[in-house]
Amino acid sequence: MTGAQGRKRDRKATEALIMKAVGTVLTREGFPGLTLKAVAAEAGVDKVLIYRYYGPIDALLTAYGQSVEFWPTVADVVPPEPEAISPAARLAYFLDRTTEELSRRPLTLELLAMEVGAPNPLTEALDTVREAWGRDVAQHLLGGSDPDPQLNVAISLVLAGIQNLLVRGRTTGIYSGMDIGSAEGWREIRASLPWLCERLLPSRPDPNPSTED
Amino acid sequence: MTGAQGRKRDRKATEALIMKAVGTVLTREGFPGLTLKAVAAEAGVDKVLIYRYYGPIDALLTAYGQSVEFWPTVADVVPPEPEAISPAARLAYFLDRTTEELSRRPLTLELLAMEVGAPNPLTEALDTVREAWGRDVAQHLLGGSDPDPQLNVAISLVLAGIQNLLVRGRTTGIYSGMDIGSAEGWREIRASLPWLCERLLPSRPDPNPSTED
DNA sequence: CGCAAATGTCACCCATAGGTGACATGAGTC
DNA sequence: GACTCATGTCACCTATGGGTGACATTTGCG
Repeated sequence: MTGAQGRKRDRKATEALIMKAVGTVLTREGFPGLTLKAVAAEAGVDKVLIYRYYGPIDALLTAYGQSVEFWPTVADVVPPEPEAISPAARLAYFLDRTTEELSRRPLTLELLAMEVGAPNPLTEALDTVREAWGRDVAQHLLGGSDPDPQLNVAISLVLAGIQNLLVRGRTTGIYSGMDIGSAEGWREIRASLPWLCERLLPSRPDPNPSTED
Repeated sequence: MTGAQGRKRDRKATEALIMKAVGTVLTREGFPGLTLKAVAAEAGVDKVLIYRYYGPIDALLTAYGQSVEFWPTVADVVPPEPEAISPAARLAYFLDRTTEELSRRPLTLELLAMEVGAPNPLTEALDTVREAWGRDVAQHLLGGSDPDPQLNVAISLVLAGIQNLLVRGRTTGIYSGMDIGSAEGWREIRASLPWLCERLLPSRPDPNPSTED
């Protein structure tokens, strides 16, 4: 189980084992359990090698942060043909997809939790990626239209709320009476998104039918 | 600075020092810095006493959790005469007040951060309090009216978003292009709440005036 | 007063975490 | 085949954290 018994001496392969082990340990044990020892054991590698190849543990985290795709891509969460549907539907699609994509990334949720409780090089990487993603998504969603600052705040709050509840859902079952700990509960939450988006971006058919083709 | 030099032997006084020190350390160092040693030093008390009076550190946290008012009261965040204003204004008042009350409680924000990253007896207490508060507030805000589940989800998401951004604001400056790290930024966010609430609870005078009295 | 229990102090133990030096063993090179 | 350097292994160090035993001192009470 331990050591390089079966495999040749191969730094690249060893490094790959280490990177993979970081993710595995992080997912299984959470950040508190992410120790050199645990990573070494998981990778079947001596911890000296980890230190030798990556330096202090912060550097290891940085390296890992650059090696993995934590966050959904813009394409993952933006409707294929944004112009074909109403702004509200666009927004709902985006929120719904983001929710789903994040919920299937336990590692990312762990990172989001660390981000507020114990910032570290890993979470910094995530932070940067998320901000860039946010700007990018806004581009795709709003097109070039003048963004209403109040609307922007509202959307950001909802998005931050979804992330908060996803993160909480890892360890808690209930928030404000909502079931945030089960797939069932999240289906219900997601089902409410279109209603919410319609409120934020009402598609009144009469005054300015610019969004209709 | 250390020891019971100046003061009499008085368990009650010592316990008060310890409790206060927990809060001080937690506020200053965050949860990672909340160690027996740090608390003992801050309180000017030998750590043995802490152990003797409270038992293992988890018990200390539990005791502290029961000794402090983390969360705003319902009266803090509910308008004085709810019936006198529109549902949207009621909701806006609530969100605005909650935001302000939380933002002036660094300790509570620290707890909220720990809640997702490193759950412990302290955060459990907070969790319980918050849930009860949520139910209570809903009572006062909606009166006994039938709660629209979709509206409920929307409000919860916004509330969770506010909490998320407040917590992030401790250590981060920007989220989705919004300034969440300064009082100025939060003023802007709070200024957007009425608009948001009006969208969620439109007070249209014509179609279905069921929410009017 | 004289004594016992409560309170405070000190010195330690054990476990774990990050980090390092020295050594063994393999792989490639001339 | 001998030499060298990278790779892997082991034992160890230091610091810190929670936790404990034994001792000193003070308080309060019969």
